[in-house]
Amino acid sequence: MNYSRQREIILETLKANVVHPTAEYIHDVLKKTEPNISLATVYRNLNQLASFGVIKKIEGLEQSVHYDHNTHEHYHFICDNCKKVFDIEANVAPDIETKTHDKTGFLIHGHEINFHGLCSECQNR
Amino acid sequence: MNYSRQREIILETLKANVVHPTAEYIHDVLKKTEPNISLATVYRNLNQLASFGVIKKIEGLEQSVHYDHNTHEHYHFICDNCKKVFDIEANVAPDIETKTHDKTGFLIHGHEINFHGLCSECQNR
DNA sequence: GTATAAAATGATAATTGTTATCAATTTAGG
DNA sequence: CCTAAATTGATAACAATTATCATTTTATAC
Repeated sequence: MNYSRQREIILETLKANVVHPTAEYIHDVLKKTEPNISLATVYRNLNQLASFGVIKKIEGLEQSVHYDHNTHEHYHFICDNCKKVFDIEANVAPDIETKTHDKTGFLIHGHEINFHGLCSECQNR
Repeated sequence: MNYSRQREIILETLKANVVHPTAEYIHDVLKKTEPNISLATVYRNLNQLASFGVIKKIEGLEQSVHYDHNTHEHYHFICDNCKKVFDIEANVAPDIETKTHDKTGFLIHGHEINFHGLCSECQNR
């Protein structure tokens, strides 16, 4: 992977966002300082970074893919109301892969968990 | 929800399939006996059945949505090799919603878990 | 039964998110 | 600096899904 300024600022933008932005969102942010950056470049670099394990894709939330610079194992919570995506770092499902392997015989390479409901802020309304 | 023959055969087809088919797949199957059935009708009815809780959508597996007539809580395993979707009925994550609520304060309405890896058949190759 | 309003259909256009293509530019070494 | 490989921007293409709309079906009231 060669150096590229675009890839650098895409990764920076992803890290600067607490939320888990989509490619479209990152593109919108970057257009302000880098008016010529192409949406294809954003998609390409996010996918490349993900394939190298530098970032992670979060799929299955809405219609579009979100990206996450936090690559250690954690889960996601999406608020039904404000649609924000939150990290869940707590180990709420201990040994889930071992248990699942033992009960099914499947060889498990990974898993993901998505919760939905109301975030703290949206509950207070 | 009024009666419709198309909806009936769509649901039948979904139930007859052990795998968790996509709308496209159901449409392909139905075209053999019902050549005029429209893909839009299939999508419309699957979404309607899902919104009434008769079936469930499985999102986040690949690019397209899969449908499931099994509506009680269970998880999914997708084989990285053959791409088949399997049910996991075992309770591999006890009290996960309560635990997550206690640790985060989020009000949790639901969660889903997807595993991926190699199914038994694909391991033996 | 027939009239009527609501629901559903089929055909297809439109939309959305994403990937492919390709000529031009940039990068990393020799 | 030269060259090959990597990357870019622009845009066409694509795939999955939804919207539109005229026509047909369904449920119900007379």
